[in-house]
Amino acid sequence: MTATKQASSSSQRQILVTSALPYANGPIHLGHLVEYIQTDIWARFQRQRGHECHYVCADDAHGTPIMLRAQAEGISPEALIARVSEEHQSDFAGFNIAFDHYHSTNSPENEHFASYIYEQLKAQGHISRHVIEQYYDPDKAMFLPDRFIKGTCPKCGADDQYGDNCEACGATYSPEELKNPVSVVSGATPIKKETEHLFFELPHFESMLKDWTHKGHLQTQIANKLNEWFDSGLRAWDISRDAPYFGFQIPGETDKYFYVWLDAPVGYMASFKALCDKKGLDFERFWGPDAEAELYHFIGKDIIYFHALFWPAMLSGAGFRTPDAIFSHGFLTVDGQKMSKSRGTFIMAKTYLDHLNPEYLRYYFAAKLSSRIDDIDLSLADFTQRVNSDLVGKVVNIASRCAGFVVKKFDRRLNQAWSKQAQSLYQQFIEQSDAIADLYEKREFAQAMREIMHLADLANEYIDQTAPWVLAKEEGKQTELHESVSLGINLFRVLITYLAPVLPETAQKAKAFLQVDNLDWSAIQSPLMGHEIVKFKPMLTRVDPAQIDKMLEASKDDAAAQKAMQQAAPDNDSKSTADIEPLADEISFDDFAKIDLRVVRIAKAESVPEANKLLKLTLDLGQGEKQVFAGIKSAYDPADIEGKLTVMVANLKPRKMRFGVSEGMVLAAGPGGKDLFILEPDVGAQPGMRVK
RNA sequence: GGCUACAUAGCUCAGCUGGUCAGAGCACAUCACUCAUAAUGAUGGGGUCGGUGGUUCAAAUCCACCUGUAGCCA
Repeated sequence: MTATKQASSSSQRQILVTSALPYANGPIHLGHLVEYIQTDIWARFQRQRGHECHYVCADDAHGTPIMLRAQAEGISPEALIARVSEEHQSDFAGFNIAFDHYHSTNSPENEHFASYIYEQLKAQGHISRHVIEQYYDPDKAMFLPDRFIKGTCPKCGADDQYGDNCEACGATYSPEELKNPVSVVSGATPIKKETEHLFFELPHFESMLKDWTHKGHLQTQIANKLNEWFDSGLRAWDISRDAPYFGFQIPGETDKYFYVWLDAPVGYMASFKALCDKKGLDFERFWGPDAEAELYHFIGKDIIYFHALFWPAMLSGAGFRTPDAIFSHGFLTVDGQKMSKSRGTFIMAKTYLDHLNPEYLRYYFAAKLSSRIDDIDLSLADFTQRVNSDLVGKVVNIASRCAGFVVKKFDRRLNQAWSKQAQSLYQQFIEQSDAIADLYEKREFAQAMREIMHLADLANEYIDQTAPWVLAKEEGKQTELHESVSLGINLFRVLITYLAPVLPETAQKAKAFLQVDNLDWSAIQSPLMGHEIVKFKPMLTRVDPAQIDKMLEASKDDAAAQKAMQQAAPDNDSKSTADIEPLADEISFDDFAKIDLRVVRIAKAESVPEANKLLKLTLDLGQGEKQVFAGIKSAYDPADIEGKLTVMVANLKPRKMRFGVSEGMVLAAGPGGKDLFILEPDVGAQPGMRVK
């Protein structure tokens, strides 16, 4: 079990929490959100309890995939990560993730800390150098990460498998074992090449880590996992990558960069440093070797290795404090299965927000999350029923069914004094305060939600038993009526206070309805007496199952669009950069006359398997044929253009290409990728006619 | 392949160190109510706790093996 430094509840704690940094090469999806919602709930809870709690995050912006993606889009990596950062932040804002600061690992702060940590480690002899042999793409002149090599699985013979493991049989291996390796980047056959890499000597930290991992900083399931790693022996960690690489240059080296995973966790510090500069906080108090503030990292179980071994070792070696705890969570499945693009269950944050209220998902995740690392399932039918029943039917309904009486019969004012019975019920509600707080603290959100819903049941039972609608019709029952509905409103206030970390928007609306300044955890100790509220307006509407269907449909469309884009991507992805090209310099008629344009019939079109963008066309000029390699693979299927008429530059000097000689060009317009359009003459044109 | 975790009513899940532990919510059925965003309340049906062995006076709870699922193997 992990323990947090729970100081006595009266003293204010200083807490820094982080969520793992999302990678800047793709959009946020529902799977990511488990973590951000979990962290955000925890952080909001701490603030609601009156503690100082900072929540920082950043985009993880370095590495080969980002470099290559930027190339594919024809933009700089900086432009790519700037755009993705905006998208990420907008998604997070949509889900009410209240970061105190959101940074980037491609920032001066991060370069500073990454270099500093490296130099500290180096000075103390924790950095070593070894020559390793790695696959290299001779066309692109770059070393290839495992994920960028594909080939035939050495175990089961499945084709088109990644360099590190086989999706068909599940085998893991090194890229060297792969048969018929091919570079994903260029299609070339990679060659083995020696290179010197820098290593972080993790084994130097073995005793420190063994000690640290067994001091309650990790969940028991994780600590067990680490034992396994200790048993098999710690190995040095490869922390350098050769140019070209998008990242930070390693000080004192040429053409060597920090591996993205070296500077990614450093991003936690960098982001917090930026927050310190913004708000005047004391960085040392949170990161210094004797820091008293608490530090927690929320992560997914897939990156435990980096956070529970490398990170504490790096920090300790460089003279910083180590985290108080690493909180790992499981993965998200949808309807019991991995998120699937074809089923539409690979749902992007933005797609969700287009159709559904973020409060629903926050509640549903809360209702499923525990302190353990088990995967959680988003069952869409369950989601609908649960949210509607718990939130709308039970909780918000309490306010709704009492408010009318308070407004109409008592001029919006709650009553002044309670009977023994009323006091006792209210007491029962606030007595749960510590227990529920404890569950939040321990990240047992699911259990907390159950406790809160149990209270909501009690509130509804009370209303049912006192039956204000009956009292309202009887003479002389004004006092009882007033108490019943006033207590109901107060019980609602307690419930929404307990739920506020989970439902920030609804809590805001509840504040307006209740006319209170805050929903601090301790405020419910004093009930609202003689207090004025306002007319009830719905704070949360029911989940409409039709919206879920629409969302799934939209997700399928997203997936299809994305797939199409990826196919088009290898060389040129145009997207919104369809700016109109400025006109070229003037030419004379003679210049134009030099170009012999001819109408041709595409006699044959074949895909060039080794090329990403080329189709091999055999063109009929009416007076013989010419062979042309055209870069239109991303936009056209060979079968679709065979037989079509088009226009070619017939007198272009033949050019030798890797796949053969190209004897001209066909004319096509468009920015590239899927947006390429070959020219077609009007009906009647014949192959061989000159275009003048 | 090695290792780790998980497998309890139709659905989503509680069940800590073995002895009212066979439960909750939702869904479903019947009844009641009509204040409320057709919300709420009462009652009820439903599971041989993945399978097979074992330890024990006693196992959903411990052990072994098997099956299925997920993940990790830097």
